[in-house]
Formats: sequence, structure tokens, C-alpha cells
Amino acid sequence: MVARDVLGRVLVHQIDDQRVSGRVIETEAYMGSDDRALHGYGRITPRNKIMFGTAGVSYVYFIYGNYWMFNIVAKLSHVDYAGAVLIRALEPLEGLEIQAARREGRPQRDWTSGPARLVLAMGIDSALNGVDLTQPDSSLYFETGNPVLDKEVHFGPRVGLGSNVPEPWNSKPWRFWIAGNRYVSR
DNA sequence: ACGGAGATCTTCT
DNA sequence: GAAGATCTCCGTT
Repeated sequence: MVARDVLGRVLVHQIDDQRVSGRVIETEAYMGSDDRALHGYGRITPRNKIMFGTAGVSYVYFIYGNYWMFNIVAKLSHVDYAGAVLIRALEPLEGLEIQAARREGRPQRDWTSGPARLVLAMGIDSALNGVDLTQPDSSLYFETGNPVLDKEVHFGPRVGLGSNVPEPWNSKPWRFWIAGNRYVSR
């Protein structure tokens, strides 16, 4: 599935000639018409409608009055409902000075070790909602990076969900990360 | 080191 | 009117 396969790939935000990038360390899947944790649960709204569309585009949304979350629209090939993969952590690669400036006063480990943090370090905002992440001429896109071996991949339940998400969805092992990497969120 | 509260927008009840 | 796919700050151990 996408949440597994995107681990190790490199997210690039290109502004003019300046590349800011990071390797994907941690992801979380949200999919299915029965998944109450998904914003696409229930009905289509202006915010979530992009998740009902084409896979491979970005879904950026605002939450808690302060933060943006960055997702990849993804779905099972034979199914038509909404789905997305949340990027929860990156490892900074290029444009380190820029990321340091955006995360001023924090240790490098905290620049991208969380879904809202990486959005800040990468300079992602609502203007990048709906971008095709598979096209290198997009300002935001993925490069192949180095493949991650199965034995390096750990998985477990999602985090940050309220208790009103019914089982078994609340405890499904839909969070993936690269074992031992220091940028995994806590 | 750990825990709790605040920030403050969008969506749904 | 309330809760949410979170982070940071400030209090106390």
C-alpha cells in the first residue's frame, strides 16, 4: 500500500532554483468509507473533496487553528471512496539553511519530526493543496529516493485520534515508520 | 522529564 | 457550540 511504499522516498519543494527536501520517515493511512477517523467519512465538503479525486495529488488541510497537515491522496485501485496518507515525519536532506531558519531556535531533530513540524520546515501551505505530486515540474513532488527494506519497516496503530473512533479502526496498524530513525515523531 | 492548557479555523451536530 | 490526523509554552517533579 502507499503508506508503506512512500517510506524512503524524497519529498521536494522547489521554489525557483532552491530545492528543499526530506526523506519520508513516517506515514499514516486513512482510507475507506467505514473509517470514521477520515475527513472523507460521510459526505463531500469543500475541504475533503480532493480526497475523493485522483490519487497522487496533495491534500493539505488546516487544523487546531494553527497547523497544516500534508497528505497524499491514495486509494485502492479497485475502490472509489476517499483515502489519503498522512506524512508524519521527514529527515531533512536539502535546503538545510532554509529549514533551520523556518524552525529557528529548535534542534534539527525537531524540525520535521511531526506532521505539523515538517509542513513548517518545508514551507508547505494551503497554496499547495491539489498539486500533482507525481510530476517533477510541480513545485511539490516526490522523487524515488532509496528503497527501504521490509525489515526496517515497523508498523502500529495510528496516533492522535479521539476515542470516538470505533474499533477496529482505532487500532488498525496503519502507521508505518523506519525503525530506529531519530526523526520518528513521538 | 512530565503533564496540562492554550492557540484559534473548518466542519458538523 | 463543540471537537479535531498538533505543537509549544509554562508549570511542577
